[in-house]
Amino acid sequence: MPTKTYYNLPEEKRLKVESAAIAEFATNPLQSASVNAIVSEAGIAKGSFYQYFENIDDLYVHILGIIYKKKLEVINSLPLDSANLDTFRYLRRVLQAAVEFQIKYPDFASIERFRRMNSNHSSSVDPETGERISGDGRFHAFLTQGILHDDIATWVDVEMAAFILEIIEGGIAPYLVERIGEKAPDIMSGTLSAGYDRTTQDLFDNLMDILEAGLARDPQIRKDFYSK
Amino acid sequence: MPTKTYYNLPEEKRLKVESAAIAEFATNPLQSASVNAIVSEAGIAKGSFYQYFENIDDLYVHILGIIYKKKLEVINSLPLDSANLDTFRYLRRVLQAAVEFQIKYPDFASIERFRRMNSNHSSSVDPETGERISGDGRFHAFLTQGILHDDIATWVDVEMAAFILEIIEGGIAPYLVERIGEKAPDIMSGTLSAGYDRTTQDLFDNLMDILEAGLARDPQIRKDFYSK
DNA sequence: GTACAATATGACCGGTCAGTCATACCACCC
DNA sequence: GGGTGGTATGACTGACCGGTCATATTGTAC
Repeated sequence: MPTKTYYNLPEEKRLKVESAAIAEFATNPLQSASVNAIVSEAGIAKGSFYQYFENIDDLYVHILGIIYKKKLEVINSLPLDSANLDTFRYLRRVLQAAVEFQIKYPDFASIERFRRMNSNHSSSVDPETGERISGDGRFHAFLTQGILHDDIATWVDVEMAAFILEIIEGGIAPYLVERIGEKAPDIMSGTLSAGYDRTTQDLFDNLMDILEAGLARDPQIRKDFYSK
Repeated sequence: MPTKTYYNLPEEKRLKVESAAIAEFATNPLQSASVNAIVSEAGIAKGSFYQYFENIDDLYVHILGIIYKKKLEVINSLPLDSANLDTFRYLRRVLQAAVEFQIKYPDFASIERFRRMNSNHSSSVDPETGERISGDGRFHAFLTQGILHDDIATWVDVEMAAFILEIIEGGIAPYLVERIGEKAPDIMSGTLSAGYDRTTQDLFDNLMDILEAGLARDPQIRKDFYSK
């Protein structure tokens, strides 16, 4: 963790260091990120850096903490239409948060992407339950709840489906943002935060239709199912 | 491309260089791969390296070519049940090839994974048609054909669905192999190549059921749809 | 043998890297 | 003035990097 000296710094200086670090980590994986680049970008001496942080890893986890806070902010800023979201509304919300995060903080999203690639284990086994969990287990819990609530088909292999949702969540945001950027550049500019325009909503609807059709216990009859 | 000198080398020496390179590229992204590590692992002098290759990128694309050949081999080694596979059988085949490749050549799979992360564009726009294509466009063509054949629902956003299949293909293999390794270690050992055991087939069935339900025009009634 | 071309070699060069440390600076108190 | 503790600095070290090149070795033809 950063030293007491670092927290004694005037905020302006701290922010300069942090934004230099963010720029570096967003363009280089931790492995090839450079302390020299950060200090020169931040306008501080190299010796100062080592008075603030033990090493570059120390700074890295500090930045990860900042990212985590911002991510919670984004999730909580999304409109919550009802206290108890049904299963697929919840999923939509999660994916929407990922897109929102990508738009608002592309550097943070990039850092997270680098982090995902470096953590090479695709899944791990929970020592208590013996269950195989992907990522942080959010989707695993989501699917288990969904089955209990009769929203998710019982035959779905929860562990695998959780993994699939995990990688979709990780990969879909930059893609959707790229497409949104084409059709609705006004959204990208910043002010229009939570509410997406029609084009964007259509894209989201399509994604959710695919996911819901794939996972739901009682998928709605398809739009063109009998209307061919 | 490698020099004439390189191709004049005795095969044994060439293989030693290549396997050293493969080991290096499988554990480091190109950006941080080390010529020194390769030459010391291969037991050749640094000067020799630069008589064989222009630089490390040159060697890298040479290795990519080897990987590409092996991949075609794997795909063609899969049993082809019928000349004209229907849409979802074809998809299953593609995913199965990815798993097979991961088992047989994990280093190659790792190199490809590094390559995917480095190519940061999630999709590109075809200058001729104006269509947005993900990856090499295989899935895009697959989905388009599927719609023509009445196998894929017409409402599916082809570009987005292609992207999703792309990232599933890229991510699912290590995960499935991890799970296969638990239940059926005999498959991993090598000899049992194309035919998977029951556990593995069940996993695959589940994956295909999810994908088919999500994308198909006329998904089969779910196993538990009316039998609750 | 000699001559010539192909190949092999590792010391060396300029550069970047993370991390250190003696020194300097500065604010505050006496 | 002097003393003290916190902070800032950048030259320096040793290691590694990609790439070069003069020299040595080997193969081949005569």
